Amino acid sequence: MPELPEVETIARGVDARLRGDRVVEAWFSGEHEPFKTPPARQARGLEGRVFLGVHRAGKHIVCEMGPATGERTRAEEQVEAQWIVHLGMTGRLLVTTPEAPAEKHTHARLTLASGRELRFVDPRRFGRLELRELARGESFGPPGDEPLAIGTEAFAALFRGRRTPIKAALLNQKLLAGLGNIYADESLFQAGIRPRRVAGRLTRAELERLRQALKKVLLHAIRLGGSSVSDYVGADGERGFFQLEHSVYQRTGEPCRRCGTPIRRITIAGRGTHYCPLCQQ
DNA sequence: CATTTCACCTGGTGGC
DNA sequence: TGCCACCAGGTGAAAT
Repeated sequence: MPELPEVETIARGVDARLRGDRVVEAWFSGEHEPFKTPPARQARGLEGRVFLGVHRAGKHIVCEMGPATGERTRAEEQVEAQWIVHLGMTGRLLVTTPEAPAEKHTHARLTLASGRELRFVDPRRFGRLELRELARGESFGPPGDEPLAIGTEAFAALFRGRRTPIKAALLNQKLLAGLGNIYADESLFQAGIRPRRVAGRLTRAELERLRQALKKVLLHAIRLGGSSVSDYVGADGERGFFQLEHSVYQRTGEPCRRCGTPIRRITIAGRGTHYCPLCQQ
């Protein structure tokens, strides 16, 4: 399940591989629609353009596209469009040779000037592909704040007056961008906060503990993933990634690593939620 | 508006 | 071995 650390790792991997490469031809499958922009328009917009840089914004992989030929002015002024990839649950980006057999559920193939291909594979089709043409100097980003960048005051302000469980609030991408089910559960454990607690009722100390826990857990996961990037840029990052170190996620009934109490599983906002009833009050 | 629920998808799992 | 109900969860639309 690609969340912030996985998407960060994948975006870095794509950037390292594709920066400077040019799209010669773009192919999109017509079946169903994992597209926010019509396939024909995406293909037209991508062909001939160069990957100027790739970065992560929330759970989105943002590819900055620019002209193949052009004056070498400042890079940001060359950005003409953003190709935005959301991996959903099962999306993967693969850098392959053109000869490599196409996997089932391949929805996009970009032929590159370097002779390679960038492929988007997504069995469940929760992923989304979008092309945004930009006015000069314009830039788009998803609405939520970045958990790794937000400060104490702004973080506390996000939850003020909220009557939803803190777990649900953490999953709300309009508040914080990039958190999913795994890291929400892990961070709440790390901070010692019960997932059902009403977000607006958390104390300042608890909120700060949560903010720090988020940073710690996310940075740790990025460190693990960042060291194992390969040509196969997968939804899970590389195998293992972070799952070996989960404290509560999908450990229902198993002993808490801190106190031994069996981990409990409940449902919040329709999502499986795991916590330690003793460590998290 | 804030909040909750549900549909969208396929592959993997476990029961029989 | 096969069949099938069920679960996983990111997101956005619909319902409350």
